[in-house]
Amino acid sequence: MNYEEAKIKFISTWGSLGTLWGINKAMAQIQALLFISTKPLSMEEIMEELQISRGNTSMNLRQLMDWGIVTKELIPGERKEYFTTEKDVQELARIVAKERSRREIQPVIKVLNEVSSIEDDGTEKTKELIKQTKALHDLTETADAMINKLVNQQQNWITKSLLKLFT
Amino acid sequence: MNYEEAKIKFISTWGSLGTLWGINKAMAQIQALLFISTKPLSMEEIMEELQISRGNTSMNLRQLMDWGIVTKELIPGERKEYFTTEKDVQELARIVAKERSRREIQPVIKVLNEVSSIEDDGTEKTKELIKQTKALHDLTETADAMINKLVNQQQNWITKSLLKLFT
DNA sequence: ATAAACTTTCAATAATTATTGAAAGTTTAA
DNA sequence: TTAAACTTTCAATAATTATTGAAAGTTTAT
Repeated sequence: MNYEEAKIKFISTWGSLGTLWGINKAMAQIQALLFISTKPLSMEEIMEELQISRGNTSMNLRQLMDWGIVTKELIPGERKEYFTTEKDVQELARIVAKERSRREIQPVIKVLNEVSSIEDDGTEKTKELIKQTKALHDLTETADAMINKLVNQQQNWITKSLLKLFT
Repeated sequence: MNYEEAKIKFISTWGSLGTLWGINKAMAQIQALLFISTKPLSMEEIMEELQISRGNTSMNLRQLMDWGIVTKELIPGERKEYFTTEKDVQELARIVAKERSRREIQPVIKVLNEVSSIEDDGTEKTKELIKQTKALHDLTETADAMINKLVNQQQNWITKSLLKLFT
């Protein structure tokens, strides 16, 4: 496998993994391209490399910036805008975990809390609904808290010890 | 909010959360319905409650069984098949984490490993590709391992201590 | 062996989501 | 202030994914 093949394989794999971290294919591919680029890229260059339209590129870059994963780079003397992505994988993971928590997990926790707090009318089905949604609520909240904590700490002594424990 | 309202809210919320754990809406809704049901349900009952077609119900039940989340229950004297879901949230999380790892994460780890193992031709762009995909590979592998380990342990002393540490 | 009761399959269709491309908008240089 | 260089927006279209429903398949009872 040479450089070009490897690059294409990486971008397309990372693109299809997008769903796993809650973003769409084009977004993930743009991020992947920037992630292995040795310099900031212009919209033109991104369009060219990924064979996608100007509109698509513009919208997805905007979303990546909303997520805080990509930033504009102003190159002196250049009219065009250039883009870079966060290059540190730990930081990337931190941002993604935080955003997904805020966008998707927190709203669900809220609903689970509401549902599990309905008045117990004494019927079996109500008891079951309350019991099960409460269990889901607690699980979701705990998982969310753990992921955020883990991902937030820098590679400090706790994380290091945990890695040893769990590997 | 009364029982019916709460039930509908729970099912639809859990349904739209489906994407987060990698399954589609109908699948997630069927699972949600079974999760709060006090008894096994027939295909007929599921179709009726969720207002979905027989074909859709059949296919999604099949998928849930493939995942190992739902099982057929044979009720003596009954011709119909009845379905139940795993009711323990910890066990549910274990199954989901394991399946997603197998279906999605492992294949990505494999590709990242291949890509990061290409021959270093000495150019800057190849060096960057290798460096960055290697970092992603290590991150993904570590995260996958941790999630599986965490979710696999029963609520034993380690998990309990961790929860205290991280909450 | 037949038929009723039930489940699965799958081509057709609908719903959703992503993408395009060109017009409108913005910024900068002269 | 004008025009060139560039970016954004968004209605139209394409691609993808989910859903239907009816025919085919299976199982069980008689």
